[in-house]
Amino acid sequence: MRIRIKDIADQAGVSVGTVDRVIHKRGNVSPAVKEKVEKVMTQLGYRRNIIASTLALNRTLRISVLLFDNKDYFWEQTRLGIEKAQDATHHYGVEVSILYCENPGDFRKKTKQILDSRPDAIMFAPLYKEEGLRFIEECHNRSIPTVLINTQLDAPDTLCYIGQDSYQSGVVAARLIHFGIPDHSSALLLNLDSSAANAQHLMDKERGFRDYFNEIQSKSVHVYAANFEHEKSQNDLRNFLSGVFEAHPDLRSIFVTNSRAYRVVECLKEDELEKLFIVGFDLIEPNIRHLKSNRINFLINQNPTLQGYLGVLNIVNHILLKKDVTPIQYLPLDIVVVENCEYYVNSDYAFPAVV
Amino acid sequence: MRIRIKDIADQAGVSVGTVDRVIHKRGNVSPAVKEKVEKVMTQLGYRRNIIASTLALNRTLRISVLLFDNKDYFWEQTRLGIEKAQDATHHYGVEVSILYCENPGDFRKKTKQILDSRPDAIMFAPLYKEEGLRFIEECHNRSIPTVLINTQLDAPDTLCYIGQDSYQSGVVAARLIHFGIPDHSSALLLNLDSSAANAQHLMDKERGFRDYFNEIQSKSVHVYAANFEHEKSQNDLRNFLSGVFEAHPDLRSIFVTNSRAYRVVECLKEDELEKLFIVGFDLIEPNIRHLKSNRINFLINQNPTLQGYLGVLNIVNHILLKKDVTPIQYLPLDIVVVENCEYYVNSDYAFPAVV
DNA sequence: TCTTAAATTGTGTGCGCACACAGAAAATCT
DNA sequence: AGATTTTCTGTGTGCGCACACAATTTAAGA
Repeated sequence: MRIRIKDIADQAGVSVGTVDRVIHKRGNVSPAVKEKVEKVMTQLGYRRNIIASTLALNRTLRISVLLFDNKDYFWEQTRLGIEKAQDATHHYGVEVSILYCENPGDFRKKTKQILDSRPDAIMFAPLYKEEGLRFIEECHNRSIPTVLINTQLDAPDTLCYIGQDSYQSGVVAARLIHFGIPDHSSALLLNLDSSAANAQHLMDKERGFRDYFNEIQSKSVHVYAANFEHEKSQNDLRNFLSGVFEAHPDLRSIFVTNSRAYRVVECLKEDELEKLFIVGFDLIEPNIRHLKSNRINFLINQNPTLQGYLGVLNIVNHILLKKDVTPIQYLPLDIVVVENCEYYVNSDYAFPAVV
Repeated sequence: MRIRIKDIADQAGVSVGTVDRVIHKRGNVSPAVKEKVEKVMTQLGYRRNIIASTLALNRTLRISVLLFDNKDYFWEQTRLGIEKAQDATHHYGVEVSILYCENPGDFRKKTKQILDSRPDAIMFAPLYKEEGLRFIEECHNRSIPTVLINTQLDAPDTLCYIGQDSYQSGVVAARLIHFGIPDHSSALLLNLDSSAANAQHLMDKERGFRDYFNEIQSKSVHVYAANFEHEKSQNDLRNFLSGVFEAHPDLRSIFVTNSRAYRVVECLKEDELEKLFIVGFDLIEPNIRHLKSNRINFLINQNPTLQGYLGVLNIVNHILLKKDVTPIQYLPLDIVVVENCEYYVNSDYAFPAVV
């Protein structure tokens, strides 16, 4: 039998109102009675009935989310996860509104807009370090709980971070490449299409990647890092890589630090690709295609959908259910090859409908 | 604003009772009114409030689970997942009772016991094919929904299967071994400690493993399969393997089809291990230890915790929330190396507390 | 047409909890 | 001691829904 407040009240010889006061620490209870009630509560093993509690509270929870560039597949998947969470928590009165931004200036504008709408909680990816930290501070000043996804910042005033350990994802990439290339060859770490300067997680990945090769004894691998900017065309990329090949004839692998590995594959010739061991991120369509045709060797899954999903759920957990939230929640670094790819792409399993 | 039954009733010019009858298809509603109500419902986008609904129903859900050998780590983890689910659905009135069995005879005894207790739903792993199928039929006759975990059977009369695609896990294992061994060497597939004859999933793994090597062109690998029985000691295993090494001097890898890979490692000498590429299952303590010291090369994670967790949640979804349940839910085939191991071991992320 | 049965519709109560408010008891002040 | 404040405790209502039961309308029978 489930224990109700009424049961405790009867057992303790008081009314439900008094028990209620004890549970919610509303005060106005004499010490003796308080103690008695608490004793009975632990004795009977009382657990708040979240169902009834939620119904009675009858409150809504407005969550604001700030994402990036809505045409990008990665953020599209994140949005999907958020929608699944929204769907799953609909009956808790959760309302999620999503804004998108494209650059630091836009970021500042949208964050202001979000603050003006006075949401109950906020979730975003602090791709821009400076702006992100400032936004976090603003939220904290207004006591709005904040969840970070995708990019980890050293900010104590947040509810939690949900995403990968970027440093370790660089280590895993290095480990996989270590598998596939000969001794005394070299590896290219490529930041493709992103303003790497301000992106903390890319720097962490590079650190992890380099550290791995520095620490192993069994093989000697030279690591080169390079950035290639957004605006350039496939032809530019081709020429750029040709330059790298010439400068480093012993190059046997490329680690693309984001989801753009397909761009590398698509600008090279077959005979060039055959010699190259390529590791990238994210199960987006072109990447999977090249994985299946063996041009990309490994992909690391960043679980964008799960990031979005868990972000929302953690907010609900914290605010509505008053549960403790783990401050740092590292998602797994899934190693994906052709043979296990499908199970990550169709990963509905991760999102139980009951909520 | 959330739409309530009352809103629909007002809009359609009827009482809440009538709307209720339409929603639950209780009949006794004139066709004209029924149509009108349904129209208003879709118009306003009505969604049943699960919170209020659950509270009003005030029913309990008794789930019986049958697991194996409670000292085994794998089933221990499964139990953990079940407990997490139980915890998460406590307020829905879910009560889970777990029984353990050790052999086919015991299985039959325990299933009888379960049926006698008339549970609302049943979950178990049909390790014994014959007995499993018979149990499923019994459940079906009594219209008790049944969830299978871990071992997939071709049984249409079940609610769903949750676990890995065993065939494909054999394929992935082969792929990983393919990575690590030279041309014209051979691989041993080892069924350790289990009565492989009656275990469907072990046969599927073997099929996948063999198929992979049969289909690839780039390398020629000979596959040997062997069973080694439960009762034997480490010394027996040592002698057995020595025999295999003599018979197949070109042996370069061992695929242990269950969680006992550590037993192989622990009975061999360093110089023997150095030549061997070992792939096994499950993130149990001894396996992880050998993975970290490079004696085991890859582990495949079977997600026992998630199996247990999702099994219970799917039952709740089906019975209490009346949601559609996916009949086959394959969990991912996580490829685990030292560098990404930790994130799978501490995978609380997969179990959102909100439910 | 009136009676009775059948079909259809409306009303009331409880699920367990949160919270506002009413009420009782104790403490403080004239 | 009586009046007043302060502290403490009990009661009632609503959250949205499910379901039993009452009330009404319609159809069928005499």
